[in-house]
Amino acid sequence: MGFVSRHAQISRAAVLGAGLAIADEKGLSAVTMQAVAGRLAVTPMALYRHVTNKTDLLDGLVELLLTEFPLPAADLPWQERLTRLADSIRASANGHPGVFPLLLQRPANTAAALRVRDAVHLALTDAGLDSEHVPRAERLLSTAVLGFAASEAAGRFAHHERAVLDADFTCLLQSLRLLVEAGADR
Amino acid sequence: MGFVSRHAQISRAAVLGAGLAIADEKGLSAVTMQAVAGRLAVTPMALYRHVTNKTDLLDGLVELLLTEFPLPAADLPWQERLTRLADSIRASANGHPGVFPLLLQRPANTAAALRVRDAVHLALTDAGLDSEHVPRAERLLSTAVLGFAASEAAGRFAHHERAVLDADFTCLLQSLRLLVEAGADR
DNA sequence: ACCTGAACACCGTTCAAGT
DNA sequence: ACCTGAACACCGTTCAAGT
Repeated sequence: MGFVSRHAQISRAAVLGAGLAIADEKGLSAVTMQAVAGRLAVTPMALYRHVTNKTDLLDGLVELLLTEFPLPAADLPWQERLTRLADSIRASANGHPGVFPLLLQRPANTAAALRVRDAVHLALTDAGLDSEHVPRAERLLSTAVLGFAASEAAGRFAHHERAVLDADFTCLLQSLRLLVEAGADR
Repeated sequence: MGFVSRHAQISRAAVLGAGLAIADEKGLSAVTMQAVAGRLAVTPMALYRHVTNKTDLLDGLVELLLTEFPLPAADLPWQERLTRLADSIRASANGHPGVFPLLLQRPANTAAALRVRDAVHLALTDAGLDSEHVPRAERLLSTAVLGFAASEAAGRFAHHERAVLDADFTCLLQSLRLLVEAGADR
């Protein structure tokens, strides 16, 4: 780990891995083509073989965040599934505070986003929501969780204690569960 | 409008105004010190007399967005006040999609943010919420509205029709109202 | 096919100098 | 007090060239 082979072996995964490591260590602004290349012991121009440009690189980092956690087992109760998913997303945000805020600025229909979305759709269906109401519920629920996680990661609540934010998040999840149950009864 | 006086008259307000105009016209990435200076018919270095650096300039733009709309009259019913506030914030997001997403990445305790926060606090108090529950409710409520508005502004839902997003927002506000009322009954 | 070297048009920011 | 000119250390990206 951190060791770089002599005759640089490069790949898209290696480029994204280096980019994520730099973002985690020094923040998003430190993720430059030159810094990523340097960490791979390669010239900046070498990156363009594996990434079409810097935006593509950042898109790749966001996709990485959305795929690093496992989806909850489908045989768990739906409440449990949604809670674990939300916890995973928050953990991902706090683990990668430099990159996570980008999530709110990209289309919600990328491959990695669909993976999560489908899991939420399934949980909401199992909760008893009409299929016509599921997509909207998923959008609002995901946006609430993402908005909180991104705010926390970006330091919007940096002036609050960690315990306060933990309680905030618990309260958020409980409220969302209540709303889903209310929607299912209708 | 757009006319620039001969012997450049510069001020912080002028700098922020030029920055916001550029962001609205060409996106956040077009907001460079050189572009802002150019619009004011001035050298880039002249800006540093009115803004400590680029971060300070961007902070100023965010503050601008949060102060451009009026707070709802205090004699309106609390539901009406929260709805109008949310509508104003969403309008600000859609009017300044380049800058708005930055809002989620800055501390929530700036002067302009406090102005809005206090209005929400008052509305929640008038709704009958215990004073000890008001701050958390404000945080979650604001984060939900900001998260939705930022997502929409950044194009996260760009693949959905406008009417769908309007209905999403209506649904979000109704859900939040229900939660506040449930919290007040407890 | 993959990487390099040299180059280009930009960035934000400094410093000393003008008025 | 406020603005300018020149300069610096960086950016992302191109193109032709090497292997």
